[in-house]
Amino acid sequence: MGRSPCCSKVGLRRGPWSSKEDSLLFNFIQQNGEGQWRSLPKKAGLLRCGKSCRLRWMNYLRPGIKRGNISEDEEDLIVRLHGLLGNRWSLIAGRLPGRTDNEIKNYWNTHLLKKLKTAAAPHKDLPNLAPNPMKKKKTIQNNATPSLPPPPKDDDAPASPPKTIVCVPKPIRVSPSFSGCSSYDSLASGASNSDSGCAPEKAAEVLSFMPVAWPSIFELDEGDYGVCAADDDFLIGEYILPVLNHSDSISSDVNMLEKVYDEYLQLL
DNA sequence: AAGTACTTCAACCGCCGTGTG
DNA sequence: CCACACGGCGGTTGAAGTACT
Repeated sequence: MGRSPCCSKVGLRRGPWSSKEDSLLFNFIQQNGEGQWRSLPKKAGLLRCGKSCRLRWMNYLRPGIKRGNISEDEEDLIVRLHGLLGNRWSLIAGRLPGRTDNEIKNYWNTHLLKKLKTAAAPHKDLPNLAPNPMKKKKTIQNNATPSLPPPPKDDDAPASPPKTIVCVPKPIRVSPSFSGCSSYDSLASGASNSDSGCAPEKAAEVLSFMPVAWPSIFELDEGDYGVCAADDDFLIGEYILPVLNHSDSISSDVNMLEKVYDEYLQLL
């Protein structure tokens, strides 16, 4: 409809960002806010695709991004949430303030997958390591190099079904415009007596609807995280959802992680 | 010291749901 | 109602760094 086509990529820079580019992007967003990614590069004076700008901001430049040193508690939560949600990295990242979906995805693929495989070596009932069914199997690109496809993971596993029951969420796309229920409680209760297979879907919707911690967090003064009733909890309607505190004392509140996980289990 | 293998992670790719004209 | 752009997501890649021989 008269709109310009998506990034033509002609004359656009690719690869690692320079500090100058970072500075341009950061300053522009500081002044104008996020959004309008398509037109942002031009306005900011960047020779980058809008998608590339968004990615750089989300995964690197955004204030409050924590880098490296994923604590044992965070790791534990990632593993458990992955068991519930599968490869829904954005949802998982939403419960770990300061962590990006890309970082969690990388951490899972490089550290946790290896660790879990090692731990489960004698018995192959790994947690949900299956690919996300939401994604269609990627077709071979016409211009793809004839290299071998990625090595199949666990293809040598016996055909017998694993003993561990893994809850794989039904593949859906969720959006912030969700408004089917007026309260979190109603969602949860609705899920509790729903048909089998429905609950994870509800949970995914609920999770996506829950406030992602950092946008709110960083508007506050340092040390004061959360908007809420209790210091460490987010208030959603009548429901209080605990989230990880962004302070250095994360490890001091292990019980909070248990609470987070328990809440999700109740949803399912 | 040099070469090779392995690991990590930032960035890219392509698909999908939603909003809009 | 349709077609398209936009924003967002998960999967994958490959350069850079590190460990090993």
